[in-house]
Amino acid sequence: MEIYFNPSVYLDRQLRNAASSGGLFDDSFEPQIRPSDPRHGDYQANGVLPMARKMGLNPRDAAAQLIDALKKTGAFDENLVVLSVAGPGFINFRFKAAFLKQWLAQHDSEEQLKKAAHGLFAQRRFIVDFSSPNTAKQMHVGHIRSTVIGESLCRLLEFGGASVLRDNHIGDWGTQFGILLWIIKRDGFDPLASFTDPLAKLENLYKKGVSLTNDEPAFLEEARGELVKLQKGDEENLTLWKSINEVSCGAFEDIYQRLGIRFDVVLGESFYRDQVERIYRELLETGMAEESKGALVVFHPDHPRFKEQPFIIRKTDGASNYATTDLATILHRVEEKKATDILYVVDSRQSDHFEQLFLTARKWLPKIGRPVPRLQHISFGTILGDGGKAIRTRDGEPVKLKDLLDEAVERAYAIVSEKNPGLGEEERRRVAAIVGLGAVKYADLMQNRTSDYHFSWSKMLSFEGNTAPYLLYAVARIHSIFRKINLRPGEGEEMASDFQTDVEMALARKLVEFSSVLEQTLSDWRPHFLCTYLYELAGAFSAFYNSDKVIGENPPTQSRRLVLCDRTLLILETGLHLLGLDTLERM
RNA sequence: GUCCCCAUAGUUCAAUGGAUAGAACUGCGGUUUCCUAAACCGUCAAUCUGGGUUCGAGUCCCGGUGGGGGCACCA
Repeated sequence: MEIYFNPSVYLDRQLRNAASSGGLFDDSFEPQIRPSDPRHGDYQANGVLPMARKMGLNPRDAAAQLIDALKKTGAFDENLVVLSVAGPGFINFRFKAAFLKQWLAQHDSEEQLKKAAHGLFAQRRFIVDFSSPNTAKQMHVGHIRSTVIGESLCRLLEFGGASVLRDNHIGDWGTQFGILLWIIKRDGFDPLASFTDPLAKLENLYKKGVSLTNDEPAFLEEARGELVKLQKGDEENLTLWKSINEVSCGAFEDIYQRLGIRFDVVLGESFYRDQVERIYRELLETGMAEESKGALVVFHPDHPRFKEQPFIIRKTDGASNYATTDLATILHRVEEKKATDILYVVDSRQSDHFEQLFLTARKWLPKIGRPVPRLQHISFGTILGDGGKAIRTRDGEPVKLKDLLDEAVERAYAIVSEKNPGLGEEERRRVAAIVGLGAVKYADLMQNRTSDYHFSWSKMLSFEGNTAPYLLYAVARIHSIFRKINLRPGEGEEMASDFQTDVEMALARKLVEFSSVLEQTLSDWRPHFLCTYLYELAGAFSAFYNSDKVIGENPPTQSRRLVLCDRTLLILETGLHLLGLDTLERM
């Protein structure tokens, strides 16, 4: 029998085959293969129950017959897998030690795993739209989730064989530039002059501008004038605007570099500003857009809510808005980038906007003879601080992302210094950066993205529970084992016997589960499935490490335990890298 | 007003319609001449409420209560 990367694919195929060749069920049979609670087996088939019900058969009898049919096909080697009927009519599949050993032999490197996973998204070209800060403002906590989740999804997609384009759709063309240009000119500020933190200075200047224009209508008029001049292509304002964006992107880049993120494309809203006329024209020509209350809008008569709630693509004052640029962006991604899939990693509060955007695009693109990509809003909840309210500083300002990352690293440094004073200063700094930044990323990813979550320094930096430090520690311990016996991971496996102890078996089973988890994570774009799994894997390893000695056992035993150490290391590191975390050899 | 999301142990979170609802923290009780105790093991403890669908519901449907968010020109 063949050993598949994802055994459920094989099980599904064999069950369908046996059901039809045995004349038991027709083509409507869905095996419903699921990973099992380890108490029952490795996988289970749930599909016999509804099928038996439908055909008026006793479910347990039907399951037993299906198992007989399966055995007749010769698809299952009894030395590798045990089949049984259980409960009301489930079929359980339990892998024996020889199966686990063989699976682990076949999947012994990151390249192997990636190759095995490659079919998930082969031939698809994804554009992932994430992070998307506004220029002239510093990045703040509100950007963490999009940035961290977006990067992880990109890595997961690439692992699954997709072609991925990371696109940072920055907000570089908003109405904020009126006030900003006005106050800059008034105060004689040069964004490109050297300051320690020019973006922070710009932001303060903007706040001053807002406050002044709020108090004095004449100032507001002047600011509006600056915006109009910018939009009409005024030389001086354009130059200033460009330098503001340059400074902003430089500051963003610092943060992305710390987080290990690199974008393929940074095209802000300004890039699409000369394409809005085409959008107006085409939506009018195709009969989708209409004038309403002075604005150009799209209604969706077929939709209960959006038949009356307009999608505004041109404001009363004639200006475009983000609906317009988002439509232009889709067009560009389809025409120029040949996207088959576009993911928007954006706050759930914008779900109405995306629903309207997608509805509009799905009608409009076919009318102009363009393919319609799969469009998905990968939404996420809010990060909550004390009192269950969105996290803020004491003065009610959003927490700066830079400050947050600095604090994470500082806190990690203090902990590392305390726990492992033997490490040199330089190494402690390096460890602190990986642990601190990893903790912030992991705390975000381990939550179901659609729910809000409570931000807690002590929890994310704890070594207890589902945290980055716990996982990184497990990785470091495994490296330590190999250092101790002067072998590199992957070496010393030649003498391996079959797994025997309960903890060995449990760990080996957990390792094989990786393939199912990867698929589950990608099926709904939810990295927390992978996090939960990695945490369970690290737990299974710790239990094994605690009860079964690796070094110094007889050669076949040490050898097979080294296999478990190496594959645990491999999957923990692969998994953490897919989440966007760096790993350590010692900490 | 209307629409969307949420409600699971004292707390923070899990659970693609499937078997006895899993963890972590907290509490209580253990484990170290031994590969990093930054660890491991045990134990107490939960599906907001009322109906319905289903062989099977934390999960799906309808009503209620409580919380968060969106809803005409900011993104």
